[in-house]
Amino acid sequence: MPASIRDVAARANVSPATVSRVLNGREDVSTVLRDRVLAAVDDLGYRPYGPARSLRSRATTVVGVVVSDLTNPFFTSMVRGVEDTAQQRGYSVIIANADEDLAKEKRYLEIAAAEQVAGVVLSPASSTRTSIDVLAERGIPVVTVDRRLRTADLDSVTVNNHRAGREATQHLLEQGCRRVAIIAGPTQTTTGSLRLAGYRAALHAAGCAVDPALIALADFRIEGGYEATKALLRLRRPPDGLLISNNLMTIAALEVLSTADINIPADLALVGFDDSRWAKALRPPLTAVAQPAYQMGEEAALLLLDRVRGARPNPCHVTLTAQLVIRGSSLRAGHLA
Amino acid sequence: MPASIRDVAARANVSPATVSRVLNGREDVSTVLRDRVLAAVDDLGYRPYGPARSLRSRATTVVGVVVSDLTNPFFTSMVRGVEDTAQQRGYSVIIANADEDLAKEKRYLEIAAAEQVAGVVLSPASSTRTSIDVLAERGIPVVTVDRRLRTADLDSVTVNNHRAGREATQHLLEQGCRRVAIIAGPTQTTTGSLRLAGYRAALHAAGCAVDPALIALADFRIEGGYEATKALLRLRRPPDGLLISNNLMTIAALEVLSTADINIPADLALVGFDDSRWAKALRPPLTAVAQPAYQMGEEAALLLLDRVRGARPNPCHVTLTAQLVIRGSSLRAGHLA
DNA sequence: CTGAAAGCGCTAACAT
DNA sequence: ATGTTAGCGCTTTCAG
Repeated sequence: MPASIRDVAARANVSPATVSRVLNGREDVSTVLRDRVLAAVDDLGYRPYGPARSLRSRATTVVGVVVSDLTNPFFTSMVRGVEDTAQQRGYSVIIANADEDLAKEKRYLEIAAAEQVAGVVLSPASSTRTSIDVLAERGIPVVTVDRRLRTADLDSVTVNNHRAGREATQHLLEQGCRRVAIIAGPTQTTTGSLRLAGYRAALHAAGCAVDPALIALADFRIEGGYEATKALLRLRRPPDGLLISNNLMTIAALEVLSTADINIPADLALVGFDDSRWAKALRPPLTAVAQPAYQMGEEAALLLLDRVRGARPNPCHVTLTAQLVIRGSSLRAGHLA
Repeated sequence: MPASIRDVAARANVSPATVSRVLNGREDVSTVLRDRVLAAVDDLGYRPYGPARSLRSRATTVVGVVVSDLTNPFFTSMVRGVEDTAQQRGYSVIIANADEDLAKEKRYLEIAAAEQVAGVVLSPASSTRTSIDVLAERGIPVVTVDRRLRTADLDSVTVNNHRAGREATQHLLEQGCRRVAIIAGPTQTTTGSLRLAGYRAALHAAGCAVDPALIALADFRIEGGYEATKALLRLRRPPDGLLISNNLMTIAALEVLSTADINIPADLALVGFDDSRWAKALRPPLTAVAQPAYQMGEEAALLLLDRVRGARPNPCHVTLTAQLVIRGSSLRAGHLA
C-alpha cells in the first residue's frame, strides 16, 4: 500500500494542502515546513498518484503522439523530435501506433482523451474519416504532422508534398525516362494524394500524357509495395522510371526489382520518398526525397505546447521543405556519383 | 463540458450506479434499463473519464512498453507483437522511448507507475542500474524483453544471445577469416555482454587468441557504430571478419566501409545482428542473425497479461532462437548466392 | 435488480 | 503562511 499525501502530511505534522503546495513547487510555503515535507516524502518513498491528481486538476504534463505507422523510420524520427522538444519543456511523451488503421486510431484518440493528456500530435490515417471530436470535446488540442485533416482547421506541420512529387518526377523525366510510373500512397491521406498530384503536374508540364496504368495505388506499407511493384512489372509496356511515395514501399520495390533482375537505373530509374541511413549503402545508392522528419516533430511539439498554454488563437500551418537527394539509382547520364 | 455519468443517469432516469454497471458490462441489469442507459450514452456522447475510473478502481486496461530505442526497427517490430497480443485481449498499449538513457527510462517508469498502467514490458537500459522499484511498490508487474535484469528475477523473453554470437563468429572463422573483430554493445546490457561472450567462446573453441584490439565497444546506436568501425579500420592489422551486435551499428558500419572502399566479403566478411527488409537489397546482401522480434513481443505480452491476472506465481523465462541467415556479405567460398 | 451513500488521492477555495 | 473543507467522476458496498 503506497503512501498517500495524508501519510506524508501526518509524518511532517502539516496539512495535506501544504504537502500539495510543496509538491507543486509553490513559493508560498515556509522553508521550515518545506524541508519537513520533503523529508517525509523521502522517508515514505511517496509518489504522487496520477489519476487522483488529474481528476482534481484536470491537467497532466503528458502529451500523446498517435502515429500512423510506428515501424516506419520516418515516424520514429519524427517522434524523437517531439520527445526531445517536449521533454525540454517538462512534458513527457507517450506514443500510440494506429498502424494505418482507422479503428485503432479512434481507439487511441479515445484513450488519449480518457487519460486526459495535455495535447496530441497526430498523423491521421485519413484526411476525411479521422475524427478528433473526442479530443475537441474535452478541449484537448491537436496538431497534425506529416498529413493534414480536411475536416478541421488544425495546426499542422507538413512538407510541400506536391512540389516534392513534382520535382522528383521532373528529375526522372530529365534523366530521359519516357514512361515514369508512381507507386502512390492511399489517396485518403494528404501525403498520398498530394505526391500523386505533383507527379501528374510534372507530366503535364513536360507535355507527357498520364497513363493510368502507370499509377499504382498502395497502402504506404511493405505488403502494398510488393503488389504494386509486381503489377507494374507485369505491364506489357513496363515503366522506365519509378517514383515511390514512401520508404516502406521502396524497400518492397527494391526486393522485387532485385529478384526480377531489373537493372537500376539502366532499365528503371528509381526515386523514393524518405531518405534513410541505408540508402547510401545500397548499390546503386538510392535517390531519395529527404524529409526533415526530426524537425517536423520538433515543430509539431512547439505548436502543440503553445496551444496547451493557450497562446496563439488561430490555426498555424508550418510547411518545411523536402529535398531531392540525387544518387545513383536515378542517374542515367552518369555525370554524378 | 463533457457529460459525466450523472448526466447519463439523469437522462436515462436511473442511478449513476446502474450506468456504471451497464458500462462495465455486468449482467445484473434488466434489459429495459440497459437499453435506456445505452441510448442516453449515445445521445450525450458520453465517454468514461479515465482518471476518475482508475482512481476509484485502481486498475486500467492499458499496458506500457518502455523500449530502449524506438528508432531501432527491432524494437518497433517487438512493440507490434506486444500491441497485437494485448489488443486481442482488450488491452491498449502505450509506448515510451528511453533512448538508451537511464534517466529517461527512470522517468518513464515513474509515469507508468503514476498513471497506474496494468503492467509494463521493458527492455532495460542497464541490467544492473535499471530499477523497477517504483512499479514494484505499486504492485505493477514487469516483464523484460530482449534484455534481462540482474537485480530482480522477473519474467523475461530473450533469445539465446551467447549461442547466436558464438555461431556467427564460428561462421566467419569457417569462411577463412583469421582476424575476426566484433563491434559489441554496452556490456551493461545482457545482450551486449552475452553476444560478446559468445564471440569469445567461438574464438576459444577454434583455438584462436582473443585480440583485445579487435573488440570495439559501442552503444548500440549509429554514432557509436561509426566510431567503432573507423577505429577498427585504423588498426595496423585490420580485421578480415566483423560481427556487429545490432542493426543500427551495422548501418553505420556499412556506410563507413562503403566510403573506405573496403570490398565485402573479400577484404572483410560481415555478419550483423538483426535481420531487416533491406538486408536482402544490399549488394552483397547482408548475412544476419535474425531475431524473432515480433514473436518476442507476443510472448512478452502473454507473460505480462498472465501476471496482471495474477496467474503464474514464479518468474518465467522464455528463450527463443535467433537464426543465422547466411547471405553474400560473409560468403567467401562463393558456393551460395 | 436497483438506488443511496461513501470515498479513492488529490487540489483549490476559502478561512484564518 | 497554513489549515479546513469540499468535491473532481467514478465504482462499490450496503440496503432494500
